[in-house]
Amino acid sequence: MMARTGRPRSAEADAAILDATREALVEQGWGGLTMADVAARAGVAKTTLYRRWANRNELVVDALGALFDELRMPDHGTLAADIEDVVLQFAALLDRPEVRTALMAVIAESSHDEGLRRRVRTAIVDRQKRLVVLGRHRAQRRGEIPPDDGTAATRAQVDLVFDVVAGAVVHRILVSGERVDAAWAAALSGLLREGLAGGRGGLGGGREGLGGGREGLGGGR
Amino acid sequence: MMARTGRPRSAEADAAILDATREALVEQGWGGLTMADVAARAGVAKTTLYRRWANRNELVVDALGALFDELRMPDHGTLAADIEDVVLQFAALLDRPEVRTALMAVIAESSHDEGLRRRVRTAIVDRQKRLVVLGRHRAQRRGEIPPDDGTAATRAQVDLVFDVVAGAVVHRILVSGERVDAAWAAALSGLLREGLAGGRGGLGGGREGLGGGREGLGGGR
Amino acid sequence: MMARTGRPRSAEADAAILDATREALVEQGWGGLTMADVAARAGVAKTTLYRRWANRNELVVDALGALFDELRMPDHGTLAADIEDVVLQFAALLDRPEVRTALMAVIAESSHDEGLRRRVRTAIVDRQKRLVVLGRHRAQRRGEIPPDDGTAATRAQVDLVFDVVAGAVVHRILVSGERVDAAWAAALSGLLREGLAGGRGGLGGGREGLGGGREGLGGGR
Amino acid sequence: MMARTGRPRSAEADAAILDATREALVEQGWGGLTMADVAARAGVAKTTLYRRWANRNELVVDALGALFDELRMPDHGTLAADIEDVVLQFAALLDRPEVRTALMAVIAESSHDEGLRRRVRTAIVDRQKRLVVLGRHRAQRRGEIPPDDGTAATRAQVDLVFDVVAGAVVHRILVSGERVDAAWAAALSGLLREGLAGGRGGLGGGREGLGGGREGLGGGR
DNA sequence: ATCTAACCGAGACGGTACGTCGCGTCTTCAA
DNA sequence: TTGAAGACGCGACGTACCGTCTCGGTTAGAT
Repeated sequence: MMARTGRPRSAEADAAILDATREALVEQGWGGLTMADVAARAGVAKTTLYRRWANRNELVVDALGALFDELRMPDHGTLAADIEDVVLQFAALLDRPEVRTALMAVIAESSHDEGLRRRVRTAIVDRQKRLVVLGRHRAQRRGEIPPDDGTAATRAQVDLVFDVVAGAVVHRILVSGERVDAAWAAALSGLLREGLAGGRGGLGGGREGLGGGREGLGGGR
Repeated sequence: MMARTGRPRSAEADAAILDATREALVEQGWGGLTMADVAARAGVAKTTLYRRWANRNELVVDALGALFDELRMPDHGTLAADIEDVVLQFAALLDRPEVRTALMAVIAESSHDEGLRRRVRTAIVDRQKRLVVLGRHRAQRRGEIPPDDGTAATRAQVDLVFDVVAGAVVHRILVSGERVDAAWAAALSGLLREGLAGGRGGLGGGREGLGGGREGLGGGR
Repeated sequence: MMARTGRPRSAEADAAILDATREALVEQGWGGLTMADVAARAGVAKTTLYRRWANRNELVVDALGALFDELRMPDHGTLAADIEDVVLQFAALLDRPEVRTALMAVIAESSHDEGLRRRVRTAIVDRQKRLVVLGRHRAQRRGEIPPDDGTAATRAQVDLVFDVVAGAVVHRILVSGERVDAAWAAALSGLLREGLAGGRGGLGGGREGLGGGREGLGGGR
Repeated sequence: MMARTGRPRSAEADAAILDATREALVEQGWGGLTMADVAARAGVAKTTLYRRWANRNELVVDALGALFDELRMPDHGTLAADIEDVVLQFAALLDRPEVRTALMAVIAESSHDEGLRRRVRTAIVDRQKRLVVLGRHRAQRRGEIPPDDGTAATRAQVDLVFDVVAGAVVHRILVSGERVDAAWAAALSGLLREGLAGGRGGLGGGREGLGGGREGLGGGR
């Protein structure tokens, strides 16, 4: 459909640029990130960057998005273990210096830029959310939580869980500035499962999960 | 301790500058915020800004901090109502355009700047955290939750609740880009109270609170 | 020797900047000369100025130097007429407002800046001095003054004449603040020719004073 | 005539400020001279400077003027010796770093500031010119040069000599950047005496060359 | 002896220009 | 057509001095 004439774009350049972007973020931070520096690190001209990304915000979103692509939803057999695993994965991601410094920055920038907001959503947010959805389905199949009833309440609960999990981890690491360890993950997981189960009424008592969570919490640090 | 000589700094200038900063944030956004523009709006020379703040990050932290100072912990008589009130207050704050555009930005910047991180903590984080501490004490006096036992677990729980509440609200508004209404606040409040009470066992049985919350959620939009 | 890559510098910009500099000097004077104003007049960005000149001193030296390039040594057939012509040319140059306001200023600045001093020398001083050398050669060919004997005294005399001519014109216009007209030029020319011819001996009359002077001069350094 | 009440100004402050100005000129040069630095060196507040001088130009003129006050016209018995003495005195003055850096600068500034021009004239120029007038009177009394005949030509000649002597010394030191030693002073003195004596006739042999020059001068508009 | 007006230091203030930096675009030449 | 190189217009940065303006406190002549 397009004219395929002329010299094709270098695929190596794309990868080198994204790598260079993350490398520069680690060393210089978001505020110190410059297109010229990224180009120099990638051994590429500034022109080449601008042929692929309109500005540094979009470049950084893509550079970060590639990292979020690595998140996986493993099946440990219990909802508790699955949640804790994802929380720790997410925390490990947020602990990387390039993510710490740039994630909130692009989100801030996106509040004034609708195009950027969409790019953030597809490259970052949706990649996290699918884990929540997947974990939920598995727990439903295992009978740990009731199946979707198709109501708005169901969708709302997915959103709430997502905001609670992602928000809590982000806030603890980036705002409170503290580490996420297994104990904290267990505590959050416990709070979530209790909170969700509690509202169901008679979903099967089982408080042992939270007990474990609180033990972990109590033993923390 | 200080030399009391020379012309004293103008207190009016301080207020005018902070007002101008918020005004400029609303109109121009974080990315468009300029020291020169702030100075012009405040009717003040640029140098006067730099005598008080080392850079725009610190200025913006103080300008935002003043808003977080307005948060109040009202006593509605029940933990549920108190939490929901605070969540809605916090959400209203995050809905202000100057906060939406700037809060995540300064947090991002603070990840590479220890001085800024401290300033964020004292001007913003601690001002929110005191609400959690205060609400907890009230609930304890009312017997809704057990008193502190002085263990690390207690402090850890305060931190967890803080990260969950603040993180969830921030994430919903700034990342998910959705509104926080009474129904969502009730759902979050319910999830929290169940999650916390659950592990305690017999903290007062009744789950009706969350029921109301879920009804609200279900009926939402 | 040089990399020939990249976009070449605009030659039009160079000319526009030098023109704008002179124009701004006329209107604003040396003290009111602003890099930003020059850039605006030249229709050029401030950075373009700084890519070519390190500071306004060097820029002004080049802008003035171009004017000194216009000085010409005409051949009127007699030394007297040649001197008077050059004196009047030089006076006309110093009467231009951009030269009046800026020449002494850059010379003053050059006393603390060796690089600037060199630039002043090549762009301004040497361009005047060649007129003295050329006029001297012509007068020698015409037999009006004796030929060079290759001694240091010869070179010293060139320097002396240069300092007397240039110094007197500069001083009259810039310090005394008076005009240089044909009469004054003739008087200076006469004083010079008498003064130089007198010392040559054989012209009649007491030479002891100058004799001592020339001996001293010859023995100088 | 004026109210003499209140605390009188400190005379020590005046001297300290002028000393500090010269000291700062030596160390920082004209371009690096700041009022705050002068005040600090003098142990005085900036306010105190501005109570006495309107701006740094006027301050510097006064600081330099005090040095020119030290010029003396000694009586060596011959015009030649008197001229050489004054030339060397003047050269020694121009060799002082504070004078080298500041004299041309204030003259340049004065080209756009009539008040400053007057101050330069009274504080600096006239103090040099009186030496020329005095030396001329002495030479006339000694019979070395004819007495004034009250014509414009006489005044013109004084001006010419002044411009030649002062201009040549200034130009050699500040523009050519070379030293003035006894040999050079003698050469300039010789050139001057020959040039002046030549045209008078009878002062020692035929001066037909200057005749043309003086006709030009006398006949000038 | 005490007014009291002018002085003084300190330093904040409104300005203006500085020289630098990064942006995103453009122009040139080579592959 | 892509790419490296680098000049370009633009606009904000943070700094440095300017000359003015409060401040509290001092000082010496007039009362």
